Amino acid sequence: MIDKSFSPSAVEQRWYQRWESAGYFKSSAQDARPPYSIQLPPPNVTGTLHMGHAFQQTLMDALIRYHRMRGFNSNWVVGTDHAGIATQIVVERQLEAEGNSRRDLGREKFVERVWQWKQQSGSTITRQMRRMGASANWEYADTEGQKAGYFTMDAKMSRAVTEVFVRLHEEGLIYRGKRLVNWDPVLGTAVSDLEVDSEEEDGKIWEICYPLEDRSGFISVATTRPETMLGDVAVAVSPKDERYSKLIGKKVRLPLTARPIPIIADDYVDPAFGTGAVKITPGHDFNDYQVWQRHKAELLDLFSIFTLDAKIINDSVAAAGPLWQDYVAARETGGKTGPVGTQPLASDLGIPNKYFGLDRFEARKQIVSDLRAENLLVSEKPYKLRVPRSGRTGAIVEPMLTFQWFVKMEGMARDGLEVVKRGEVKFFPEHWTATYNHWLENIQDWCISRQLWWGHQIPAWYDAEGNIYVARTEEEARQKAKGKALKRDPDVLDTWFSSQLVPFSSLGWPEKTPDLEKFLPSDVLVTGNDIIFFWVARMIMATRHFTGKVPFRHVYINAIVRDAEGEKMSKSKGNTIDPLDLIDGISFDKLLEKSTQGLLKGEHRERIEKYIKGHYPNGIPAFGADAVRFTFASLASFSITLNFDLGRCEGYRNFCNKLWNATRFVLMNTEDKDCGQDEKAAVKLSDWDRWIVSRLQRTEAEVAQGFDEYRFDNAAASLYKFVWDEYCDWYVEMAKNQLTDPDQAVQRGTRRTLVRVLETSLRLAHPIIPFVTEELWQKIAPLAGKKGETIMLQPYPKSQPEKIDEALEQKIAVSTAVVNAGRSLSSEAKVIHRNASFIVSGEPSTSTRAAVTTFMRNSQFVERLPATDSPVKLVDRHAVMLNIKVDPAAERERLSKEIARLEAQIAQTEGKLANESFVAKAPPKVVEEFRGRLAEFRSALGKLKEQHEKLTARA
RNA sequence: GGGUGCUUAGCUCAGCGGUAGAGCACUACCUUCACACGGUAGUGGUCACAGGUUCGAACCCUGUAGCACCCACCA
Repeated sequence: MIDKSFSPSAVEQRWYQRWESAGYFKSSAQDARPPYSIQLPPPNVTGTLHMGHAFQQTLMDALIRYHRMRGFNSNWVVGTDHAGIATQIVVERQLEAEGNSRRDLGREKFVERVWQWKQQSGSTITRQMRRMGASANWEYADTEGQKAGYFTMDAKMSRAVTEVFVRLHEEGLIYRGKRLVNWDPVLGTAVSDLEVDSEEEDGKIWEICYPLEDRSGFISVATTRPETMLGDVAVAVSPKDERYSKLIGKKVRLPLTARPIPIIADDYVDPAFGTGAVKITPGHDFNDYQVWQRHKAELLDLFSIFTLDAKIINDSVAAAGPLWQDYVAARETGGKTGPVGTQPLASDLGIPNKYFGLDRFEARKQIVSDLRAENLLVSEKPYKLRVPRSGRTGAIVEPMLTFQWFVKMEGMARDGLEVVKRGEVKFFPEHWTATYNHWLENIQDWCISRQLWWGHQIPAWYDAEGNIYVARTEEEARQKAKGKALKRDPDVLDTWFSSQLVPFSSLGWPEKTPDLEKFLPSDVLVTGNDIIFFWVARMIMATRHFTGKVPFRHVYINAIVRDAEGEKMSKSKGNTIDPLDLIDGISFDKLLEKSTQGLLKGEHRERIEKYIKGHYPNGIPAFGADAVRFTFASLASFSITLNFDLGRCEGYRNFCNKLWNATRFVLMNTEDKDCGQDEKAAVKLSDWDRWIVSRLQRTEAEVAQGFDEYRFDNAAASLYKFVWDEYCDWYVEMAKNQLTDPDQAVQRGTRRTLVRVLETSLRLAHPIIPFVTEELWQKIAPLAGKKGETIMLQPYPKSQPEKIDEALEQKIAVSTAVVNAGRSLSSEAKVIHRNASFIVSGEPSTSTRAAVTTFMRNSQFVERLPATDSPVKLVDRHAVMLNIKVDPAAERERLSKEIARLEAQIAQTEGKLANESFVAKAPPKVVEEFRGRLAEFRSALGKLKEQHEKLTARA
């Protein structure tokens, strides 16, 4: 016999290992069954599992298990991502803690060090995924033999990256150019538009006076970044602005530098804003850059006033960073086309020595103060502005003029829009299509080069003249360069450049593999809305471009997991939940320790402590993976956020235990007994037996619909309701009675139904709660005449509509209603139900008779109720009387209440039916429904009134 | 500035044109032989607000308010 309650931990570990070692998760292109595949959004290889992962992986695993059981060749392609910036930062911090830096180490040693870290921590997240029960194809595309799927930097995946880069370059879709890009001065790298978040912050706006060169007056400009004035090349005004029309073409003397710059007219300027005059700094502002492009004939060439770590340039900038070293070298050799091109000296630009080497914010202070001293500062006002910050470091992004590699997006974007428009790729929920479309319609070229060390190094080489050779190997580049000395581009590719290839690179591309043929496109991508641009759109474009296929047919955008109050989960709030803590449980002390360790700011500690004391005064109990999964499924509607409620998790843990105990009951009553496996043995099935089978078919249909529509909440709710409310609450109770029937055929039929329905329910629930269902199925299956090593590979229950019996369900509904009436009566009369005796009138059906015998032990059926004062409830054709002496006054009052309620309902329904337009215009079926309802109400009212009058007469 | 989503019981959420639902919490009763991680019965809602369409609106339309998120170059 199984334990009295379900304890998940032992069961989970045991089964997962068995499943994996038995190879149940594997899949092969040779398998002739129809394919069903899902690509896992590859998590950061050195990361740990968070609630978002746990959530989407639960859904993916449920889908994979569901389809596997339905006979699909299911392939959950998994892998991990090298996560360039994120991983490099982590290792740099480690070095920092050791008093080292990556520059001290040098590139080669640093990259070695990152690999070490990857080997050391790389298995954490995949181990955690296994704890969630992920039936992923771990050995697939696993060239490193680590049973973690592919790794985006392994040899095979890297080969595809190089191939794609070279081909795009050959097609003219990748180019190198000196552009203004978003620059993270802390990391010293370019980042893409998407990696910049701008938040509104409190800042200041200054109005600065620029004197006209001819001393005839001045023009004042407004700026939020006065330090950039050193890089001004013009002042722009609106061509429509009459105030300034006379000044256009004149020159002003740029304060602090004495450099003359022209006043130009450009539509970009809004005359109504600020002073109507804008300083133009094309080297450090994207708008100004565009203005410059329109006027470049009359302006200075582009230049930078900041070093790459955002300090004011000086005349020997060699110390500032590698790109500048290249620049200096180029300048010294007289080269005009070196890696960063030409750049005037700081002194040529009139930048005073005193600013050399000042950090941009220091420079700002100094410049404002100097302007004030010179009486050129008109005003300084508080101002709210949007500050662009690097998503990774939080550093304020500096638009910086650098050489970078770009991908031309326009053509691929058009195609990406087309395939979605044609419905070849569909979003669930559908409204995400708009987000996707909007981005692609306004797409910019993608800056793919990063000045980092961890990542795929760009396959481009330069000769001394600055000619570029893009090639698959250095060998190939050398051939192209005809023996010239070459230096490889030191930059690496944006991580997303490799992730976008995953749908086909993981399947063996550029080889023409059977896998590509079989598993591309995959069936559904399950991912967060935050990476629709970063990843989803780019996968669609890249996969289309290189394979002509879409990467996946469906995109299910999962909700963002929040805490129970709907707050974003963040370490500093202390409201993050580790999915593993939900599975295993954690004590209050440990949770507190875990949440407050490694904090940077002491001030958060108090807040976190308060949060944890408030929310988890007793820590978190161990819910087990199944409960966590069921919770995720139950909350997975199409809403944009998912507020994770521990209360619900507890409820679903209870559900797992309920299932466990239902099985326990069934085992107690069926093991070593005749369960009707022998089809020839006589079997009598009651209405209740046939009813639960009918309900099961409905449930099967509902669950299938839930999965098909990605409405996991509906699938879960349906399962919950069936198992708890129908099987346990009604059928099992009825079965108890049937099992005492002297007729062996009845007993046999009951046992068979108990076992078969339970066995089917376990299979039905398996995709969502794999562990408990496996454990229980092993016990129940033999009794149902099923054999198999695992529930995982059993056929999934399919609804048989012919077994749905509508009439029977209605009949049973009357039976349950009679029982419920009895329960209400005893409860209202404060009589302990099992001691209560009832009198039931109306010819009972066999199912009602059985139900009454089971649930209302001391009952008798009569033709007419006795004329007593006892409380009565009406159900269909039945009247249920609680056979007790009762205070007639109290009973009168109770009846009056019911009468009043009925009368109100009658009035409402009558009103409706009296409405001519309702009767005329509403569908006849609806009208009939209301008429029927009214008749029922009236008949019930009549009986109640009769009862009431009897009481009144006797009073 | 543009866009998307949300606002339903104390809490977390379903329902999206025909008598307001679930889980949790709460109240009362029940240690009954599968389960107290249980059973039974209850309490609790002018479905954000205002108009409109309709025989009928939580559900469709318009507007308002609040919340959340995304996009955008106003110095």
